[in-house]
Amino acid sequence: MTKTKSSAATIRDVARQAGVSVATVSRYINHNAPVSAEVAARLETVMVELHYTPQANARSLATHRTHTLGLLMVDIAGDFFPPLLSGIEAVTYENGYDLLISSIREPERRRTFPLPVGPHNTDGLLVFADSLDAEGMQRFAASHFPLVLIHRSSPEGLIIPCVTVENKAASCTIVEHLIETHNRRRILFLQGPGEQEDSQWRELGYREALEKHNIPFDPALVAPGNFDRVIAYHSMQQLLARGVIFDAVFTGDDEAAVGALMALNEAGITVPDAVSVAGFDDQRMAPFLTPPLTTVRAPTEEVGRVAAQQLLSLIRTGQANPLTLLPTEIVIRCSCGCNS
Amino acid sequence: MTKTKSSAATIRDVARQAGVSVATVSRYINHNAPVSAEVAARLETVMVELHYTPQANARSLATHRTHTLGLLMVDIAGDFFPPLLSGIEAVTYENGYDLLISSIREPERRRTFPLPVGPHNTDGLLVFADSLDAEGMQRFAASHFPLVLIHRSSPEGLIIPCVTVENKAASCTIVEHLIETHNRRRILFLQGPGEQEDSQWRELGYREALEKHNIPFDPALVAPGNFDRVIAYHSMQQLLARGVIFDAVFTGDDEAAVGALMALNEAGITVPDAVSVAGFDDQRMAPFLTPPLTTVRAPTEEVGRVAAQQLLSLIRTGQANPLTLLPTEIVIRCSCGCNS
DNA sequence: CCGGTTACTGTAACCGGTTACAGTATAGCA
DNA sequence: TGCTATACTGTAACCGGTTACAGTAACCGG
Repeated sequence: MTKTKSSAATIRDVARQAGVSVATVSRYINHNAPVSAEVAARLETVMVELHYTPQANARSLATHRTHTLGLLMVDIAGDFFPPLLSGIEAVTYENGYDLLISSIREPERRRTFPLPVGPHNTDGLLVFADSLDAEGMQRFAASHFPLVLIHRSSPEGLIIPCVTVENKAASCTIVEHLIETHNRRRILFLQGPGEQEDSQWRELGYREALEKHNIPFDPALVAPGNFDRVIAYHSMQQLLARGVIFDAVFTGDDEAAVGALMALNEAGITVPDAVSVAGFDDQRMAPFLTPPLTTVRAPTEEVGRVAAQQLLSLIRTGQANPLTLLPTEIVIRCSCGCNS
Repeated sequence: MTKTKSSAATIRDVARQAGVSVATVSRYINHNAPVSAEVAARLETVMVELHYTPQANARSLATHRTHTLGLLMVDIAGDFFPPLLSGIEAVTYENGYDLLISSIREPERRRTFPLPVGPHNTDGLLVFADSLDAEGMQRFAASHFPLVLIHRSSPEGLIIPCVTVENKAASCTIVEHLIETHNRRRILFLQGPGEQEDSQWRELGYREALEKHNIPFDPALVAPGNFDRVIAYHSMQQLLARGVIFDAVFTGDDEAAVGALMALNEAGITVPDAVSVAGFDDQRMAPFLTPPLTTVRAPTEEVGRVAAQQLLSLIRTGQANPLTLLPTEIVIRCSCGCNS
């Protein structure tokens, strides 16, 4: 311990202490050139003694790589993100990268560049849903900055790798379940936010199921759910007040299902006897609702893992799959009328 | 657009294009020295034209500040983290900092330094619960690296600012509620992980409530819950199989409450008629359990906000409150016997 | 009119790593 | 023996910012 300065040891301190040049130290650290066994041993000792850790900034500056992935999201809270984040984080660290997260929460989504996360501090970006507009993507794409989109597709004219889940087929299947198994014909749809792609695909699945069974699409049976508990609740109340007749509800997501169940319950309408209910996402609360919710399970953690892997591949090789569509499965509980 | 090189513009490009020196550009960017109005205008134009963004690494290297906060956690998944993370992230960005997150998930918690996050890439660290052992903290503290602990207290001999919630008083209050309002006397306690401080405080609160009402503490009424659904479920099954008599259950957290409710339900024991149940945390699913769970609400997002604020204060001024204890409140639903 | 302050600007060193290039020593081979 | 390939090491330039220091011009008070 010859060092008493309060600041941390640098590579030059290590070099001096071990009696070698900084180049040798660097080579030993990065294992990119042979270093004699005795020098290696000496360096190892000195490094632990000095608690030496290479400074990330200096390294990035020299190599032009930050070894950091960025994640751009809309809102961290909510049931949806933990598994997504967990998957992303896992892959990120398995590959020795850091993860910088940033959420866009301003009311009017600011696109004021520079974003908190970008080429200036990361090697690539994971972009969730509509946390970045087409112009922003265009801008990144123009400078060939690696981008992978999660739960959305490339904007017009750009080819950016996307990772998402199969929304339409699963929606169709679950609605068909309501029709075929439970004989429902007037099925409400509480749609998600209009700009959300998941939402759009789920509506298409809903329509396809109706079509397959020759049930005419009735606009009166569609109302806003917005992936939001209270909005769905109010939509439901209004529909009931207007006396709209229906025998089932398919909600854009589980949050909306919660709101729908509350409204139905308050109105004294029994689920699933009078009305079947089905959601989408299989959030953690789904099995605990009354009745337990029939819904669609999406492999969200896997989406995170795959997205991070694709981004790393894009960074390292310049190659990534244009589209990864992960399978979903419907989980039948009681709210549709089964198991009761 | 004179620039055609694919790499991003540097400060020298901006300087050349605007006909000034790099020092002037830097000063304009950082507003730390006067720059003439006309030069300022010219720089503004050039900067947007070149899409110039100062590179974070180079800046950090020169200033010795990363403008990045690190977060060390145990496990990202679970209901608990989203609000915590949300609070941390909000404050971090309000202050122009970046957030680097890292979770320690290895079976045997590796303490192999360097951690993925530390002085080499951040200005300070938020440490959640036991994601870092005493030795690790000692090490950071020795080099005066800013640290703020979340949901745990300083290890012996160190003074590190802590932010957590009032566990004991709330536990005592909710157990007293079971005793006073619902006349319960044989109250099970499903304890959390032994090393978790929250868990320990909650047990102390439980014991204090018993003591206040002259109910002797009975070790037979304590079983492992581990903040885990299935462990609590099995503990409960065993207690029932052994024929232990009880009229209420206080679980270390809501996860354990879910397991307890499942076991009770399967055994045909009605809640809250035969047995009252109370949890802790007020997780998102709590109101949807059957019956809706009486529990304690902790201001988790606020914990995140305050912790980040304290860390920033520590970084900027060297000062922070040794201990911030945020208030909790009990939320009475039905599982205790109220509102039914 | 002069000395001193203020407003603004430029030059160049520096932060802590990486790496191109140059060099030495030894081994292998004819 | 000489010649080349290989193993290992060092010097110094470079990455893209910041900032100490120096310098010029305008302004201000007496």
